[in-house]
Amino acid sequence: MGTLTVGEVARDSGVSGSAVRFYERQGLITAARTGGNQRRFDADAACRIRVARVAQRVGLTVNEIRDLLAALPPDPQLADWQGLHDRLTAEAERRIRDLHAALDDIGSGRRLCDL
Amino acid sequence: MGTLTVGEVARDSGVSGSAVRFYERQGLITAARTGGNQRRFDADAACRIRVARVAQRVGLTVNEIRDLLAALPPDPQLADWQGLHDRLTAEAERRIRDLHAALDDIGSGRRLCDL
DNA sequence: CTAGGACTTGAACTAATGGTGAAGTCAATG
DNA sequence: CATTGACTTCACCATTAGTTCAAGTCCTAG
Repeated sequence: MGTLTVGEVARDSGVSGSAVRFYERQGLITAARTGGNQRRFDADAACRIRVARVAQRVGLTVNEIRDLLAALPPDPQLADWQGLHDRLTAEAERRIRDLHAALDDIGSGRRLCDL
Repeated sequence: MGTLTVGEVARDSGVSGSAVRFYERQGLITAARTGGNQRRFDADAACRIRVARVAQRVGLTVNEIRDLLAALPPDPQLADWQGLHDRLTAEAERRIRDLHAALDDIGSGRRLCDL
């Protein structure tokens, strides 16, 4: 139904109010509006934001996180969160593989430079 | 002594001429000047740029790469390049550890969110 | 010696990233 | 009904890594 204000979601998720509004603009979270045009969020908003913060640590941009969270239906079930978890894990592992590939290039037979 | 022009270094390193000038401005490479004020680079310039590109893949910013390359003396020996290699490797591994830590947080007992 | 391609500078511009701040409006309480 | 804190929008900020432009200079091959 949407009962939480920007400030409450900010507190619950640990980000600033301006960040909450930013995330809504970017489509990471959605809000209903009061008669006076104020945002009202569902309980899962803070939750989505916490996921978004983890995703940022993994290296995803806000745009990529929007796409990731788009897979999450309204009123998500455990399996939905699990799916997100799996995607994030896969992404982190992909990035780890990329770094290993860079390491391989660095350490491969040919030197960084042949002086 | 410095015999290579911007264009030659660009060709040898695989970046654009404007990027070569940018890297010099940022202190990743240094250049001598002709009487007519044109840049002349040593043979290791392209080499440093190739190192810089690998460092970018590892996730270093140009500023960080400047600091990294600052450790490289003029006319570097094999051991100097080896030192760079080690530092880059350490940095990549640090980033891999950070990703693993994020993975641990994702997968740890507490769910992404407790719905 | 001259033509023209490669070079010079500095500033403006691009494009993405992740927000913040100012000025003004709303809403709940005493 | 007035205060005060939370809310609104939109413009703006700072960083990152360059690119582009104009107007002019250099240098090398013929």
